[in-house]
Amino acid sequence: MPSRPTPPSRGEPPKPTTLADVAAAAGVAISTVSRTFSNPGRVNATTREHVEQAARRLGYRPNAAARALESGRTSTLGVIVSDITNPHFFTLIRGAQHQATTAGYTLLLGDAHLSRQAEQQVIERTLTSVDGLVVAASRLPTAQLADYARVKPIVLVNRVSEGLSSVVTDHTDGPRQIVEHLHSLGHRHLAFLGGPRESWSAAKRWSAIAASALDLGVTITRLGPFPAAIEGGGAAADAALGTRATALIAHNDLLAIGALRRLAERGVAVPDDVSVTGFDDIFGADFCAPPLTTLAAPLDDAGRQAVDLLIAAATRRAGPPQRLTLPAHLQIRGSTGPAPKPAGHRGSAAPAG
Amino acid sequence: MPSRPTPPSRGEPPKPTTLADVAAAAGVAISTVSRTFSNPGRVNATTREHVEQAARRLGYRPNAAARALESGRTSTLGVIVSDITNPHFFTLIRGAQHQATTAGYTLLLGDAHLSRQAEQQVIERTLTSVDGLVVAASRLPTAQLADYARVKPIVLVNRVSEGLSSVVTDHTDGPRQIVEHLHSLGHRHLAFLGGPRESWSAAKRWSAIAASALDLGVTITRLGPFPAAIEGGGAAADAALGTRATALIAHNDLLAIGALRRLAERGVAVPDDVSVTGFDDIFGADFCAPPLTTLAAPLDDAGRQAVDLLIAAATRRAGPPQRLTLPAHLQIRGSTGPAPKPAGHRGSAAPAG
DNA sequence: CTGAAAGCGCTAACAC
DNA sequence: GTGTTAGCGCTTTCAG
Repeated sequence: MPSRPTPPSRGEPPKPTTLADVAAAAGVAISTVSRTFSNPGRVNATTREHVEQAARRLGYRPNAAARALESGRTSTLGVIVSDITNPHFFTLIRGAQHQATTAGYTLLLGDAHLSRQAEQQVIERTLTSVDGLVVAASRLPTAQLADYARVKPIVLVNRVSEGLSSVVTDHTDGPRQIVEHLHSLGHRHLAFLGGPRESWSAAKRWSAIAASALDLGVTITRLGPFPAAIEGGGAAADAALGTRATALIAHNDLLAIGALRRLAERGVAVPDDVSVTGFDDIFGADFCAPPLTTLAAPLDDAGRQAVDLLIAAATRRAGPPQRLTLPAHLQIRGSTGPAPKPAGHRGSAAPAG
Repeated sequence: MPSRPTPPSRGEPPKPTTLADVAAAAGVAISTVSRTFSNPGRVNATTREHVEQAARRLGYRPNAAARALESGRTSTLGVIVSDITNPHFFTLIRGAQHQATTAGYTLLLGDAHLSRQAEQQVIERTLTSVDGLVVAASRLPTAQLADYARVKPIVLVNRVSEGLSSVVTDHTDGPRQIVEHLHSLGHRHLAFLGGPRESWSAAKRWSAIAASALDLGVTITRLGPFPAAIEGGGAAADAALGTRATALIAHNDLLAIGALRRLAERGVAVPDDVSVTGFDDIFGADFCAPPLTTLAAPLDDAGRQAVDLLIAAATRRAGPPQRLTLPAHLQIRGSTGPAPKPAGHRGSAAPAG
């Protein structure tokens, strides 16, 4: 019988049971009932038993707002993602959700809609309802983030900012691995399909890739910025076909998958004519056609760690900001292969040879 | 200068500005400040201006808990999904999130981890923190859901239950379309890859499909239940290959995609040897190999509608429960094709009526 | 070990 | 229009 919450008083307009009701029913003081729940050790076993029974009978459910008002703690954590449409963040949310639940917290979800202004709004709105905020891929200026962090603990994901805690997936070694992989396959001309201009990780990815390319002596063309969505991949692919590139490094998997699709439409074979790589290893990257070679980032881990950091910050007296970097690894699949022979069979798609 | 929230008192331990602080600074009563924010019409324009300025200067941010305690409304809506891992729910969440934001609500996210007990827990936990709950694919008994609905408005998604509002994607006509599609392609032996036992939609899908199969005179074998995840699809495909079925109807896209993958591993050509269909049209269904024929359900719409219903219920005095059915449509892609010619003598695939 | 009472920050009557 | 005041349900000293 797991469900016996309905009070005997069966009025249709629901008037929730309060601590006072339980106290009256059990014939004890309000404070005793309160203690029974928040500090069971401080109350006589028999009394507690009695109180608990009354509470159960009346279907008592503690009022979260009242508790939060008094204690200042909401047992709620916020997660703000820059684009809830992106499966990439879905993984993060899942990790955060799991860890939060485990630690007895509830998750509030916010979406910044890829807009700085929307991000600001949603943070403002949620800031007082939570004990802390995970902000993923923030596009807000450093100073503003710092301001918010003075109000409630904040942990950034895939963005680092002066004085704030952050969890990022590796953005130097990882990108390098992509370039090395391509280089070892014989590719000498690369194209980078760039992500959004305000994106911190987009900038980091590009600079790491550009540096690696320079080191290895391969040329690379930066294209874009493109919207980091499947639709963006089409334009990106078209743009890339206008270059000499034999391999496309997309800013993320969405873009890469979009590019894959567009290339197929145009009859360009992957990886025979062109190789394609992505970032993140999102859901679907392993079953698209061909499966995508991508820098797999442990985003669920990032979510978990961010929540851990956040809880630590919200619980203990604010320690120094932490910066975590999570390792990424290159997941090699079918979308990358040896570079095509230079003079050979690139089909009709290559304008300049 | 969008960021000037830090109070002049620059103590490291952040002590939030209250209504009283603003009132003192502006030289007015607390209630005037309160009205300035919650009922601007009731206050003199000059005064309001003055108050707003003071509030801005002090970085005032209304305390959500206090507001909720007094008013009884939290401006927060909860969404409980049965499995946050499933991209299908992600779409729902997105729709709900969008609509909630638009209406000035914040979203709380809960995950039931595919477990009845976990679902109960998360609902219990969130019930008092929200103005209402969207519960997707609930596995809880009807009576229990009804109990919860007495506490706060509840809208079910893809589950209907006596006396509760619900939004479901079509589960009779839609499944029938799948069977008809397959039948018209000449398939006469089908296999159904069943979803979880407690799932309401799993049951509905099966019964609609079984009925259609009967009507059309095609045989169908029910297999499973399988976990509604990609991993489940492997076992499901193997099981299906042990039958005479030339077409596989998976309970959902995850299962279907898993089956696709397993079939490829085993060298079974899709759709030449076997056709495969799914449900939902999740992210990835259009770029897997081959692209999946699936019954596309407007889950983001469902999320939006559910939130609308919820807000209506939470706002106006509880009207009668509403039941919405959203139309689904068959998205035909590459995973279905003509039935293979039988080895035996069963003649042509012409529909015999 | 238990009870009484003071608020947490805010809203909503109700006065002025 | 604006100020005063009484709680919302709970936690938490402080007495007993």
